Amino acid sequence: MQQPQPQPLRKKEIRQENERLILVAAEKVFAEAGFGGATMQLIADLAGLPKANLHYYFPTKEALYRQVVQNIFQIWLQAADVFDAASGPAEGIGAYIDAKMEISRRHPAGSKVWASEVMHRAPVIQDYLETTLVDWTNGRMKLIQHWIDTGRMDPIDPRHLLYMLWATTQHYADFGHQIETLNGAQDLSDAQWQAAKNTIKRIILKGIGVAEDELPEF
Amino acid sequence: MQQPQPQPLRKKEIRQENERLILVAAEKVFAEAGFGGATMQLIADLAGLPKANLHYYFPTKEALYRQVVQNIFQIWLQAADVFDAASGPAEGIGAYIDAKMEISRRHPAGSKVWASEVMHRAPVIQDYLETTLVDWTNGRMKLIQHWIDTGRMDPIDPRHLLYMLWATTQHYADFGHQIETLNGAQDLSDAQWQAAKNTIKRIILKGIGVAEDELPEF
DNA sequence: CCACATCCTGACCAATCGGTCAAGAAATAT
DNA sequence: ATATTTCTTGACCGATTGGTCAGGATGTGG
Repeated sequence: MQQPQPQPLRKKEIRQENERLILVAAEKVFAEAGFGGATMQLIADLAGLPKANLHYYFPTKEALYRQVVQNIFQIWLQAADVFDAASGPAEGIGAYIDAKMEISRRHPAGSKVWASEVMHRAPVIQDYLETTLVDWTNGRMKLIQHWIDTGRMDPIDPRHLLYMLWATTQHYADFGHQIETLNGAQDLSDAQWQAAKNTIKRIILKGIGVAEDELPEF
Repeated sequence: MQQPQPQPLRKKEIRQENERLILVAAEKVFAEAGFGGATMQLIADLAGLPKANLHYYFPTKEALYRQVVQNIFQIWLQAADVFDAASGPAEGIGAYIDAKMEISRRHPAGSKVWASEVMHRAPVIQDYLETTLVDWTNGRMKLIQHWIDTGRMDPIDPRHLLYMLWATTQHYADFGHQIETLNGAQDLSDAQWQAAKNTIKRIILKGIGVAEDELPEF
C-alpha cells in the first residue's frame, strides 16, 4: 500500500528516484542508438529532466554508460545461481536456459547494451571480462567437466557449450527485432516464448547426452 | 557471368578500386564504432583517401552504410546454398554450420555490422527483412519440416532451430572479443575453430535426433 | 593537338555534441 | 528565523561532425 506523494519528496528520495529515471532512460537510448549514437539530450528527454540535470548526477556520458553496463553485468551473473544449485546437467542447464531466456524477455535493452559493448571490444568493462567473467567461466567449466567425469553427460567441450548457451538465449533479446519481423511484426506470445525455451532445452539437453529419464517433459 | 574485358578502362578501374577501399574501411569502422560512433574522417584515414573523396563516391554517410549492410546481407544469404543442396538434415545442417562458422571467422566485421543494424531495429534494411529474409526463412522451414515428416529427424520447431543456428554461429563473430578474452587474449587457433564447429554440430545434430549412422565422425 | 568528362582535395560552413557555469529554488540543519 | 547544503536549469562554449564547393589535376575521345 504505497501512498502516492507527489509533493513532499525527501532529498535522498529525490536523488534515488532521479538516478533511477536517468539509468532506465539511458539503458533504452544506449540500446537503441549505441553509445556513439546516443545523446545526452535524448536521454534527458526520455527521463523527463533537463540535460544539465543529468550532468549533476553523472559527470560524463561515459560515467553514465559505465553504470548502465555494470548494472547489466550484475543481472547477467546473477542468472548463474540456478546453475550451481543444481544436482545435475538436466536441472542445471535447463534452469540456466530458463533464467537467461527470462532475462532476454524482461531486459532486452540491457542485453543489447551488453552485446554492443562487447562488439566494440569492451572499452568500458574489459577489466570485468578479464577477472570476474574469467573466474565465473572457469567455475562453470569445472562443474560441467565434473558432470562429464561422473557420466551424467557426453564428453562435450564445456567452453563451447557455455558459448552455445549464451548465444542461443541472448539471441532472443539482441535479435528480437528480426524475430518479431519474422513473426509477422508481432511480439512473441507467451506460448511462443515457451516453445522457444522448450526447443532450446530439448535440443541441447538431448544433444549433450543427458539420460532420458532425467529429461523433463516437453 | 561477367563479360571479360580485354582492355578495361582506366577510369573505371579507379572507381572500382576506390569504392572497394572505402567499403572495406567502412565495414571495419562501422563494426568497431557503430554507425553513430563512426566518422567519415576515420573511414577516410583507414582507406587512405581524403574525406572529401568519400563524398565523391558516396553522397552521404547513410548511403555508404547502406551499401555496407547490403553487401553483408548478400554474403549472409549465400551461405544457404549448401542447405538446399543437401540430401538430409545431417548433411544440410552440418554444412550450413560449417559455412556460417567460416563467415564468422573470415567476415567478423560484417557480422557485427549486421548485428548492430538489427539491434537498432533495422533502420536501413527493414524492407529486406520483410521480403527476402521472410521468404528465405519460410523456404528453409518447409525443408526442415519435410525432413521431420519423412522421419529423418525429431519433430523440432523449425523456426527456433533456425534461430539457434544463427545465434550459435554468429556468436563467434559478434562476441569474438569476449571469446578471445576468455581464451587468454589469444585468437582461436585452427584447432579451436575446428573444436567449436564440431561441438556445435555434434550437439545440434544429436539434439534434433538425426540417426546415428548419418552423423559424421567427431 | 583540343574539348570534355571524371577525379581529386584543401578550405570552409552550419549544425550538433558533451560539458560548464552561475544564479536561484528548495529542502535540511542549526 | 537563518545558515547551509542539495538540487535545478537556461544559457552558453569549444570541439567535432557531416557535408559543400570551387578549382585544379588527370585521364579519355575525337
